[in-house]
Amino acid sequence: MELDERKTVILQAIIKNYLETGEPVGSRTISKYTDLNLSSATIRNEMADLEELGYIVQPHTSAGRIPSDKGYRFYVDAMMLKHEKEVEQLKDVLLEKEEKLDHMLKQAAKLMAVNTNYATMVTAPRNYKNTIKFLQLSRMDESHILAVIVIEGNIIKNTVLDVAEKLDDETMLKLNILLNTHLNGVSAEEINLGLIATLKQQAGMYGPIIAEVIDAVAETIKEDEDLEIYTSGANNIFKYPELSDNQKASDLINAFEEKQLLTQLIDESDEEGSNEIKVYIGEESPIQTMKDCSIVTANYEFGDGMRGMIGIIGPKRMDYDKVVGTIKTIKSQLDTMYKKDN
Amino acid sequence: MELDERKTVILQAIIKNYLETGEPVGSRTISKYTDLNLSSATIRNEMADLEELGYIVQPHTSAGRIPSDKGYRFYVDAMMLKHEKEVEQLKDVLLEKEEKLDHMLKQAAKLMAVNTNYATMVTAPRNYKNTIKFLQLSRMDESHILAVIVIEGNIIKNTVLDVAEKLDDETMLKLNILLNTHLNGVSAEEINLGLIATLKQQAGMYGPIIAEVIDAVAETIKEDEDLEIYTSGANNIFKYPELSDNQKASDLINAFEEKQLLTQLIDESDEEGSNEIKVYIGEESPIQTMKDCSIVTANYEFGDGMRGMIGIIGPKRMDYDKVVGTIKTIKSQLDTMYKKDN
DNA sequence: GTTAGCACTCTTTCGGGTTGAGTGCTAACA
DNA sequence: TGTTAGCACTCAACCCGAAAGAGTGCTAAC
Repeated sequence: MELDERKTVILQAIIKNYLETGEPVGSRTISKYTDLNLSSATIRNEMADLEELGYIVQPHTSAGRIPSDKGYRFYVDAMMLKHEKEVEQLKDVLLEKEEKLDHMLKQAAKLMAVNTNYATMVTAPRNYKNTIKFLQLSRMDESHILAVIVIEGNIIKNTVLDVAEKLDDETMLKLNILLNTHLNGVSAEEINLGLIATLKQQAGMYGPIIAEVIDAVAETIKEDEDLEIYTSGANNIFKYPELSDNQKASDLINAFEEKQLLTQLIDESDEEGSNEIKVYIGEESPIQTMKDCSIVTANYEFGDGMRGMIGIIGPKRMDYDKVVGTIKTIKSQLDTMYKKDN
Repeated sequence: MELDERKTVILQAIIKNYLETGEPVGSRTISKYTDLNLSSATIRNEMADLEELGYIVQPHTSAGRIPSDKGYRFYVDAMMLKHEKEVEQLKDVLLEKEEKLDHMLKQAAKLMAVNTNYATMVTAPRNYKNTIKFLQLSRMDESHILAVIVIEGNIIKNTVLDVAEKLDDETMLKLNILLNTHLNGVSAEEINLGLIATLKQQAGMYGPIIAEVIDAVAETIKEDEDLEIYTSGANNIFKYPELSDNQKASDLINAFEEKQLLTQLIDESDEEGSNEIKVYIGEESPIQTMKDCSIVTANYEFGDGMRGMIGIIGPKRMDYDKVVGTIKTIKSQLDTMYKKDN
């Protein structure tokens, strides 16, 4: 049996209707809903076929049909194709130049949540190219040195180092020159034992300080664990009865609060390194606790060598059309942000 | 009518039982629960009195009694008195020296949540004394200057400034000396128009840069808006049926996610500036959406001039005893942290 | 002052009847 | 051969009333 033209129309009508109402949809509804001018009986026959093909399921004998994961997948694929052709119209909301990156990302998450009525997430951009742009040691007081490390993309990291005795100006200058000479423009991979040994040797008695600085650099570069994730609209899940029973809601809220789980999405999206919008439907989700949800994600590029992720999480009967549109808009906002901002 | 010894015992028995079960408690239960050896009929008489006194209420005619806000208040006050005398035993969990403050605070929030099964929050310490400890401008590249501002308590803030043309070393040095000479040890209140004018005048053509630096300083000091709040265990509210109906849960989760609302608690706790543990019961809560909750908060002192807040939010039938104990433990951990850490 | 007893109230629970939506199947129709 | 009307059937949802059970207030007796 094949998915012919008419079946397609009916399937889409079923899904669309279900997305709006959240109720199983019956043959009579479709009979009136579409322009096919078919009686409910005919629709029923077609629906039996669609069920056999696996696109829809019946929650119980005398209920209407609801889309299966396969059905959603079909719908999403068809829709993506459509979107492909559209030219995205950028909105100006985000362009009110936000002073700070994290404010901006929070706002992006919130904007998406308000727009779509789903839960959303935005990760801060992480650098996947890691070159050191600038290093600076400054004497803060008698026994503390402030080390400032700037990575390509203006990620700035401060570390306070303890020192036994006060260092004089000349030494500070010497150390700064030493560090910048050897480390400027150097990537994480290039900092090897040889380079470290050279630095330490040249620093003489200040070798331990150099070692501490390098530790800080390493930490700055691989700051995987304290990756910032901004979320918004987690409470939207209460708008969808199928998600708001106690256990499910608790699990979801927990995922959103702990954020640890959400990193699985990032790993997944990084893996392919693709620039595409991804849609996970139900069981496809990489996160166990979100088997009843659908997740739409995309990566954004933030300047040279920086990449972040945005995602929307909602019920399977998600308004995919709108969600993908929203994701695209925000993505291109963030993509262009860096250029304009710099 | 007075609250005599026996009434007190009965009231406490009622509250204690209600805290455990979450169900209205009847006279017969109390009759068996306590050592008073009174029949249920007698208890009923006393309960009628307690109701008249306002300590307990009946949800409906033929139900048992539940504590009123006044009843909880009585219970809490009695308990605080008890705790007052106890010597707090510090736990070592937090003392595994955490590298970073925010990790530590997150862990503190989580620890409390796991311990108590309620929702918890911890704010990062904010400086209420604001003196500048150190200022540093560095040339990052041709057209950007990095300004690092360190506030008492080692709050560090970076800002990147745009400059039209490259500044030479001598100018940089001059600006740094100028800034540090005038601003070191200076508090926010002392940076007035006169001082700013002096600085600008001495900076000559670099006045605009000085202005930007001062803006950044101002922003660092009054960083009210991006106050970090760490929360944990928001999903615990699902453990208490009286909080987990859709509307309430949604509101609560929202408060925890937006965090904006939580700042009201901080304002409140700052107001008195006290060092006490505060308990808000039901309607006493400064947050509208938490009228069905109880909130326990405390401030902690983090080194000189820094203060943060910890709080636990749960149902009114909260295990106050445990919560206050937990808060005290964490509070003293954080209080002593700075000293040991420095 | 305490208690036993009883009538009363009110919520909760459970079963059963009803309703209504929706199906599958069959037979008739174009 | 595809479409449709009709009908019997299924099943969740809803309402209703009865019964159970928890708990109270009151009164009379101890």
